[in-house]
Amino acid sequence: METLGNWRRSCYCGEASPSFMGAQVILMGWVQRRRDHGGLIFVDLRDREGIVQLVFNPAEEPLTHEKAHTIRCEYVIAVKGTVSKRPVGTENPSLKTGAVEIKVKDLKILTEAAAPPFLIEDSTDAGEDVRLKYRYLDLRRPGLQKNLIIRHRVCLSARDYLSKNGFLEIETPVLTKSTPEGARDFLVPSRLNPGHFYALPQSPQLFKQILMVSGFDRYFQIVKCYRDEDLRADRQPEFTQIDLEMSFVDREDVMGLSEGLLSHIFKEVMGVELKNIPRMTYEEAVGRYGLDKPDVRFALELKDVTDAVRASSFKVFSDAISKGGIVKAICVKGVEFTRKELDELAGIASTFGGKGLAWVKVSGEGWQSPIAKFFGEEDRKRIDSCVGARGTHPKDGSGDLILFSADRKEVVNTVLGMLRVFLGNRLNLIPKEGFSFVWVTDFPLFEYDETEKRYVSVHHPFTSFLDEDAEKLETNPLGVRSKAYDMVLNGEEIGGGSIRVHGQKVQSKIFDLLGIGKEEAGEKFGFLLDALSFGTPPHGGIAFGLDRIIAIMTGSDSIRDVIAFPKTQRAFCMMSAAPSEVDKKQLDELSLKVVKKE
RNA sequence: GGAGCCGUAGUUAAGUCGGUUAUAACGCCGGCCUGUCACGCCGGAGGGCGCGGGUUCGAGUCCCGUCGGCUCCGCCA
Repeated sequence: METLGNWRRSCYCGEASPSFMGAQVILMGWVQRRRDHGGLIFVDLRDREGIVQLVFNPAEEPLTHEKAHTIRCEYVIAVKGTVSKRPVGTENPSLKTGAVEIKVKDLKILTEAAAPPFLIEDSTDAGEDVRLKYRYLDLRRPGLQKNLIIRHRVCLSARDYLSKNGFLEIETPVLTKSTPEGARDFLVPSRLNPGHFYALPQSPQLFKQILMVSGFDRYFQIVKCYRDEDLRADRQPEFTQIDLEMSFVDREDVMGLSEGLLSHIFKEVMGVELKNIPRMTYEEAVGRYGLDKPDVRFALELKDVTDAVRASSFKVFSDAISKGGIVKAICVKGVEFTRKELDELAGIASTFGGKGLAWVKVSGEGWQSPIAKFFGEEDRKRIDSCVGARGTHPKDGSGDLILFSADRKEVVNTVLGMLRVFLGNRLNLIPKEGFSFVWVTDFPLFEYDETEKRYVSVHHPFTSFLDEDAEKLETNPLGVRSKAYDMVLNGEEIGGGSIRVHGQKVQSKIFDLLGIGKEEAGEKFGFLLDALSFGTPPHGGIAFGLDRIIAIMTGSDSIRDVIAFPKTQRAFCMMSAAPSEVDKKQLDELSLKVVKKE
C-alpha cells in the first residue's frame, strides 16, 4: 500500500483520447482486468467515466513491470505514463478509449482488494441477493452507475425547470403526524413524549397545501416518501417524488406545467422531444383498456359485447347481464393458441377475480369453441363484427381468438385489462423503444369500500370535484368526478395530482362523506382545516414518482436498479441488515416494550 | 394473509429411475508466455447440496416443515 504523495489525477480513465496523444498523465482507478503475457502486461483501468488500457513493458520500465505482476482485480492503483496511439491493428473499437493506451512509467498500488464475490461487469450473472449484499461492488458496474448518473441529471433538470418557472424548493418535516387515510404509516416513537409517535410522511401533502395558504405561490421538493406496504418491482417502502403545488390555478395550469416539466427533462436527459400528451377520461381508459393506467402503445382494445350476446342462451353471459353485469371481449389477431395456453390465460383471469374465461377461435370454417353451440349464425356475425374478428388473415391464413369476460363491470374490465397487458407482452405487440405518455382525468372522487362499509377517496381527501358534479355530492357520491389527473407512461402510473379543496366548509363536508367525524377530523387534520379558514388561494399540484420515471428511462425492470441502496421484498437491506433488534436501553428510553407474537 | 418460480464450490449452473469418491464453466492460487482486450496453455485448491425433521439398507434427488430471494394477488389515499 502506498500513499498518494504529490500525485494528482489528470483526467478520468474514460476521458483518455487521441487529443491527449503524447501527454504525460496520472490516472487512478480500479483494476478491471489484468492480461499478463509474461512480457507485456495489459491492465484495464476503470473509473466512473470508463476504461482505458495500461501497458507495462519490461523492456522500457523493468521495475514498474515487475511490480505490475502483483496487481489483481479491483486493486486501486495510480499510474503515471504517456498517452500513446495503439499499434496499427490493435485498436479496440468496442472501447471508447480504444484508439489509445497508457504506456506506464510508474505505478502506485494505493489499496489491495480481496477477490470480489462476483465479476464487476454489466454482464455479471450473480443473483440479485448476492449483489444487494455487496451493493458497493454492484454499484461499481457501469450500468448501475449510468442509472444513478441519469437520476442525478433528471433531478438537476427538474430543479432547473421548476426554479425557472417560479417554484421554490422548500423542505417539509420528515417527523410528522400520522394520517388515518391512505397507506400504513411508518411510526417513530417520541422519547420526550412517551406513548406518542411521529409518522414518516406518505407525501408532504398537507404541508405543501399549507405553504400555499402561506402565500409561497409555487412550491416544489424532490422528497422521500414512506409507505409501510408490501413491496413490488415498482414499489419500495421509501421512494422519491418530484412534488409540486401551485396557487391560483386550475387543472389546465398544473397539467400544462407538468408537460413542460416532463418535456424539459426528457429533452435534457434523453434528447427526446415529447409531443403533446393525449388525454383520456377515467371512463374512457377503463372502457377501452380496462385499467386506469392504459398502455396505449398497442391496440387490443376491450369491446363491450353485452348487447350482442344478450339474446344468447349461454347462461354465464345471460346471468351476468341479468345481475347488472356486462360482457366484454378482446380480439387477439392471428394467433393459434393451444388448449394449454388458453388454460394459462384463464388462470391469469382468475387471479384478477374472473370466474372463467370464455374463448372462441375464429377460422375460415367459422367458430370453434366450447360455447359455440349457444350462439346462432346471426349472433356469431354480430359478435365478430363488434370485436372486429375475421376468420382468415391475408398474410398467413391464421384466424383470430376472441376472449370474453362476463361479470360485474369492475371485474370484467380488470380481467380483460390485465389479460390485454399480458398478451401485449407475450405477443410482442409492445414497441421496445419510445415513451408513450397519456393523461387520465376525471377520476371518480369516491369509491365504496366493502370491508369498511364506507366511501373512501380514490385520490385523497383533499381532492376537489368537477363544478358540474357538485350537487351529486348529496344525491350520488359515487357519481362525483374529481379534478384529479394521473400521468401514465408506457402503462405505468408515474404521477398523479389534483386541484384541492380550498374551502374549509367543503373540506368538512368531504370528511363527513368519508365517515370521518368532526372530532377525528379535528384531531387528525385540524391544523389544515384551521389553515383553510384563514384565506386560502385556489390551488393544486401533482407528484411524480422519480424512481419509476428513471426506471422507464433506463429500461430497468425494477426500481431497485435506479436506487443506490434498495430493500428486498421483505423490506430488508441485505447490506446493512436493517431492520434489526435494538438494545433494551434504547427501548426503555422510548417507553417501548416489544411483545413477540406467537 | 395467499399463489407461483428458485436455493448444489466464491459465482452461475448440470446432476438420469434414490446407489461408489457430486460435475462443468468462470473466478481464485502456482507456473509458462512480448500485442492482448471474455488473452492463451499447463497444474492446483475449493462444496457435501439453505436449515430442521422424516421415509429408506442408502437422500442433492422422495415427503413434511422452516428460512431466504424474485414475480404476482390482496394491500399501495
